[in-house]
Amino acid sequence: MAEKEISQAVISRLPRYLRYLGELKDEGVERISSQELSGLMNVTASQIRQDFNNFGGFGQQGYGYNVEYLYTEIGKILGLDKKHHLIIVGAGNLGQAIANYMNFERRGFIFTGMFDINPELFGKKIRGMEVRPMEEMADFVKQNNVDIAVLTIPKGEAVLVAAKLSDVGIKAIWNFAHVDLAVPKEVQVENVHLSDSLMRLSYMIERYESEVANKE
Amino acid sequence: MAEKEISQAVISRLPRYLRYLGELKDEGVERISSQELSGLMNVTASQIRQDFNNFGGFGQQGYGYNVEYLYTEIGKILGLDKKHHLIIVGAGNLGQAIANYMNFERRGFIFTGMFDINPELFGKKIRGMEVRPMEEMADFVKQNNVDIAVLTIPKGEAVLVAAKLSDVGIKAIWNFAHVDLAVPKEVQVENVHLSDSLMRLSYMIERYESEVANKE
DNA sequence: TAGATTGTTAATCGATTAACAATC
DNA sequence: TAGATTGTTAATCGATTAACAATC
Repeated sequence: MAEKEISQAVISRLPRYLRYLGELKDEGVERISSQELSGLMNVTASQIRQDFNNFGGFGQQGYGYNVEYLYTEIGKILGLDKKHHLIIVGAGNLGQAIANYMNFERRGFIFTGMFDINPELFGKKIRGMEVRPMEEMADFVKQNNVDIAVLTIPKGEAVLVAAKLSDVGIKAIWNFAHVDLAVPKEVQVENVHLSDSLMRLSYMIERYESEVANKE
Repeated sequence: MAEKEISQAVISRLPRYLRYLGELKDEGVERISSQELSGLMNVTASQIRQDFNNFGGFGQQGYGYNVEYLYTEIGKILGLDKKHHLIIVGAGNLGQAIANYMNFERRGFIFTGMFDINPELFGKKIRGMEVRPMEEMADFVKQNNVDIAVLTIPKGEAVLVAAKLSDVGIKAIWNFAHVDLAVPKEVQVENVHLSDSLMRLSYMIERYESEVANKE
């Protein structure tokens, strides 16, 4: 089947739809129209219908969308019905926080291992998972069919580690290092550049204040 | 001066420009053309020139852009030349990691206080800053001219805390809670929804694998 | 002056919104 | 059947890319 390419903009909205639908589901809501969801989420009903129709019809004329069904289908689109083995590379503050904070199992991600270069951390248990030496990472990925590596290490190391992970067949890298990774196209990369995000916030403050100043 | 509205797309690219320019600056590069930067960053030269020209001419025909000057100007646009007082609300794993991991001072953000509801954490020092009881937050914000609050608390509390922060005049919220905050328009919000990001990664894996499967 | 490269206008492309026929 | 609401086409809007005149 010749799939039409789904735009990045649409994909970025899917997790938010999922969140709202999950809440509606928990509240026991059975069906919802694009109009109602529009009011709730502050996006146009038209966009909602266009977005969902990228993946085929999930709704029914005159009725709307079944919340439970829509929730399940969007989950499938996002691959949340699949199990993914995941390791965290870098057991510092951020790595530990991610391990403890993310509800990996809830979304089908199986926390499988944790690695660091610092010998003081070896054997330490983070969320029940002992920290292993970095040298063991490559073999571990191969032997345990690890799909995803979370990179919570400094940017210098990140480039090298990403290359090594690519070599041993990692499928995807969730990159918290402040650097653009160059990996083969078969390795998917999602960046979380926290400082970029904070700068955007700083910009918003700046802009708002200059707007107010100009109005006077 | 009637400022033209700058698009969100442009703003989102500024921190990345800043990062590359910072690196060039550190390497001692004095000038760069849109063409060279294009090769480095993997965006079109045309887009680079359009982006910069939103803010007036930073370059010079026949020469290109002065790296140091451009770096400084983009920093100013992002408001990084201003000092911002910042508190972290929620001293759990994520809050502590953010406190330790982010180089706040480097970008003009002054880490001023940390709050939690858990009495066991009161007085504990995180990056030299003692954790204070949540009840003190509102007065603290007022007395210390706090500009930014980082929300690293569960989503139920986040909504209430955001409302309280808005009441006492916070300028901006860096929101790590998995919920959309409803705050007055004078309060800027930047969301970091980590689980959304991980879902996008999951989607990319899914899509790549189905592409490969379809090719066979 | 000649060459290089910006600033800026025009063309293209893509995403969002509006409208409405199809249909439950 | 009548009313509601989707699925989908068309219109609009905005962002990106191409082209080139201006100018250092």
